[in-house]
Amino acid sequence: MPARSTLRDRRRQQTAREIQSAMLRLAVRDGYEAVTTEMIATEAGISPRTFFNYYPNKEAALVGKSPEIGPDITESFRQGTGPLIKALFEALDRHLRDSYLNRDTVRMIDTLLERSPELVPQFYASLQTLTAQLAELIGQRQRAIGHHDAELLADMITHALANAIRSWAQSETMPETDIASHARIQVERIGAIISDHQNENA
Amino acid sequence: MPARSTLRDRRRQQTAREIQSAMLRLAVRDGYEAVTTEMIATEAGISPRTFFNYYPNKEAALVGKSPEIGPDITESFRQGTGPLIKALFEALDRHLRDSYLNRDTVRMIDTLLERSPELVPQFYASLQTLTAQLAELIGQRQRAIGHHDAELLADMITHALANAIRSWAQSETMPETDIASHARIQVERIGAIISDHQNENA
DNA sequence: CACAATCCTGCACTGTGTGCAATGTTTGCT
DNA sequence: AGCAAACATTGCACACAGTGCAGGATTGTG
Repeated sequence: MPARSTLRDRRRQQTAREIQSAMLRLAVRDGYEAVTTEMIATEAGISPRTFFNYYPNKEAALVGKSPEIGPDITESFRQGTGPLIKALFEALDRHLRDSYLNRDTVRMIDTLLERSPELVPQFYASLQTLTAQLAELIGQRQRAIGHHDAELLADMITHALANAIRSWAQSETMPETDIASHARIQVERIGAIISDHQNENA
Repeated sequence: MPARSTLRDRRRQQTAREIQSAMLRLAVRDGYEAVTTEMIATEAGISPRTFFNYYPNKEAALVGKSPEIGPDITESFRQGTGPLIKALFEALDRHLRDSYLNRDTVRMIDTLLERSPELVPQFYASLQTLTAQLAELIGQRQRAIGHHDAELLADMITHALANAIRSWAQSETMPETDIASHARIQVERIGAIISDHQNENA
């Protein structure tokens, strides 16, 4: 559902970003723990109650709203027939070009994750919807892959993608279009490490 | 530090298990959300305040205290020289034999995770110490593997291990000693899926 | 303009989690 | 056994997270 462009919807999105931005600014300045919902509300110019109309909890405001993979992309993925991994990362590449990322935002998130490592698992948890979507896609395309395997693979790919986005944000020169292939290369390195073992083991 | 067998330490462990057990019983009965710390305290026969002397939050009480990999195991892992994956799972196998698991406890956790999928990421987050330990081991043994890659691989292995433990708990017949190899097989399947792609891609 | 839908906000309330200080138990030591 | 230090349990007060409800303000529609 690509935001109907009514005034109301635009304002809603704007406020959502405003809140996230306020959250990030405060958390970078004072540390995540020290930020209260009241502070965020004040900084974003809304009432404390309204904060929870936009995000279910403090942590969700950090990550912001991450858009789902559009139906056009999922559709062409389902109908494709090449190698699975290749197709997956092509879909992710298209997805990333759609949902445009803000380097500064990612950088602030990155700073926070380095400063408060206990947030890292929480952060990955917030990517659960993407993981679930990927797992479903994998399962639909290759029935031979079991449910648990699809989830594990999807989870791994999501992590690799997050890593790639983080290094993109840190780099001045890396173009946005390289993110997916970065992630793919990492996944393939892991695959190689696992399979190396099998060779030596024979 | 393997629990000095003083009275104090034994009681502490006993109470910790008591609390976890109370938590699980209540959560299975009423649903995780509906359980309050006060209910847990009453059920476990302690004061509400004491609950937080044992677990930092409600969620931690679900999983209980999971022991770290002992220094004897990590030491012999570091000094080994065979294929990485094989050695990792051998270490995990030894670890599992040490820390003995309770089928009923795992089953209750499993029930909860099925009933409240939003707990799943939280649950994996609680395995973070194991993941971090594995990542460190991987990095120490094979310097060629980058930091991010080690973490990703460790994360994957932890998930696979959790999956294996869950299917062990569900099965009546599967012996505890098969858990590690189950996990290993899943990891190798994933590795094969990734590498399959590379072959076809050439 | 009028009416409906949606949004913002204040208020009251439940529950989580922490700091502190008092009181009780265990432990190691002599 | 007896004593002092270490540690455990608890109650109390408190700050903050998050929810339900009901009002008033804004915005979209005809």
